[in-house]
Amino acid sequence: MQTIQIYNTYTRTIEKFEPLQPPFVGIYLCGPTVYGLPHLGHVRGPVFFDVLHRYFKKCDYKVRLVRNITDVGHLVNDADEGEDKIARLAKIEQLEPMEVAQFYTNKYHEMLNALNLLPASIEPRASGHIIEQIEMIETIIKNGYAYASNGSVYFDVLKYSASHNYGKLSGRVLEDLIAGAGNEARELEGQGEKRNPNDFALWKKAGPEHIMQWNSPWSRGFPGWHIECSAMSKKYLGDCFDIHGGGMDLLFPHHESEIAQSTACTSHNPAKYWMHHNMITINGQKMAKSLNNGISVQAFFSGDHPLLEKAYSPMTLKFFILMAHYRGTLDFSNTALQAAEKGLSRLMAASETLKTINPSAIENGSVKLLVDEAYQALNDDLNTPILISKLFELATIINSANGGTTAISEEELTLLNTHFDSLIFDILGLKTEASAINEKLDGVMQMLLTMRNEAKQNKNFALSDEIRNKLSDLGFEIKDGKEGSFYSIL
RNA sequence: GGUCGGAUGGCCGAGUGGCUAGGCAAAGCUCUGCAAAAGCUUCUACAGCGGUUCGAACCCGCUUCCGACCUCCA
Repeated sequence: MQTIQIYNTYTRTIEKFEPLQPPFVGIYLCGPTVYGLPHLGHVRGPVFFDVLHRYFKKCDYKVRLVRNITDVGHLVNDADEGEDKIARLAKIEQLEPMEVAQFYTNKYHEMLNALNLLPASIEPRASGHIIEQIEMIETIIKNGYAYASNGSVYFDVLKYSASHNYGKLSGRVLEDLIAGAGNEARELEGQGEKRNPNDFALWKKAGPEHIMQWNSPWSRGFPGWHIECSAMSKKYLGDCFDIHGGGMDLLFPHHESEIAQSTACTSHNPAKYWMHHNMITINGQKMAKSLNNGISVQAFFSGDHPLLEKAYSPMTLKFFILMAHYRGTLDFSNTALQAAEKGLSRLMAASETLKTINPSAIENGSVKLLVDEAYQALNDDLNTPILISKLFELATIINSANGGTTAISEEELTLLNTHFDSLIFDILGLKTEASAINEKLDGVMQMLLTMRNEAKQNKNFALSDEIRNKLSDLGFEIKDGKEGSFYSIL
């Protein structure tokens, strides 16, 4: 079995990955709040954690991946007086809240499918786990770390801090939080109900304007911002599980508060490893709904956005994301996307070429090392850019062998056949996008290529060029190789 | 204001105290009726200023610039 090292945000070090109960691996990912179309930024987490998921499976771990759907909505922290996002949209659009949530959940799933991501083992909805959340809040109150106030329940951060380190994950010091300049501008609703401004809500009493509300021991209301993840991860993965993941922007307060809630409830940090991916930026700034600079995934695939020079395919997007390391920011640009698009097609072409290679008595000498290095890159905190660079180097060898400028031994060919496609398709989760071509179309294309070659044999270049040009206009590219002619769809 | 993270060749993006990242773009060559594809070759960078070192883009210090988080965020 491979030794995988991953960066643990909690300890800020690279650590050897050792499951709590091998071969089982429990992963909890913070999923989307379904109140809007997924934009480019929403893609990075699912894409990265899918590689992790796939690699673990490849290493024969039994993975349970839980990714929640937040359909209760988070409180809106502006003039909406704490009204919840989904409820607000519902009123505007005159729909049932659940209808809105379902609509955007479906959109989210469409995106995941387009990107060829493995489905989650469990995809729990916050609205379906109100009872679990209430039970957890009751335990936290019983343990003395939360208090009810005017129908709402707040987590007592000061009390918790007396015996625990609130702020360890996000690298914050409570005194700084209290003194933080940011707090001055934030006059939150219900601030007067709290013992301390840093206390956060576990349960909020609902006003009549809230469409989504539930009964609880404290009031008719709705759960707080962080408790859903704690309650659902606990229910499906236990008090302690292996990996908790999400975007870096969730570090504080979301994950910090999750740790506090779970610890107050079960006396354990819920996760052994905390993994956070960085943001996708646009012109150097985070892409976020609040900044209004997001490009929806839908628009990205159709090219229908002023910032897009063309449409990009789902696999191009995925490859673009994987060409950068997950802990660094990744800046959106058309030139970078187009570079990824071309690189990807080169890799895919090499995968096709590999099928036609015949082994030689002489060995190339680099294949085994490159394959080893590819896995080492994965083991080194999922370094997909290095992995991809190794794949490109292997692609060069495959192409050279095909062109006769290098040789590949039987043994090396076996190695390539075992690992090259496996890395591309099984672990990175890429797929060929030309699969839309059905067999009938392929038959027609082969016929046209044959006719064109006959014309070429007869030196009827006018006809052969006409065939090629017309096909080119229709979006087919013709390539003449040593083994005959091929086509690809542009 | 506090905390943290960045600054790499035309572009995107890895990485490491001394040895080619990789992709895209560009140029030349091979192949070829032409083109494309493919192959080969070329292009050698690490914000600035000091310091440590035989040697630093990589370690340390300072400076400049950029970004993230500080109770909406993937």
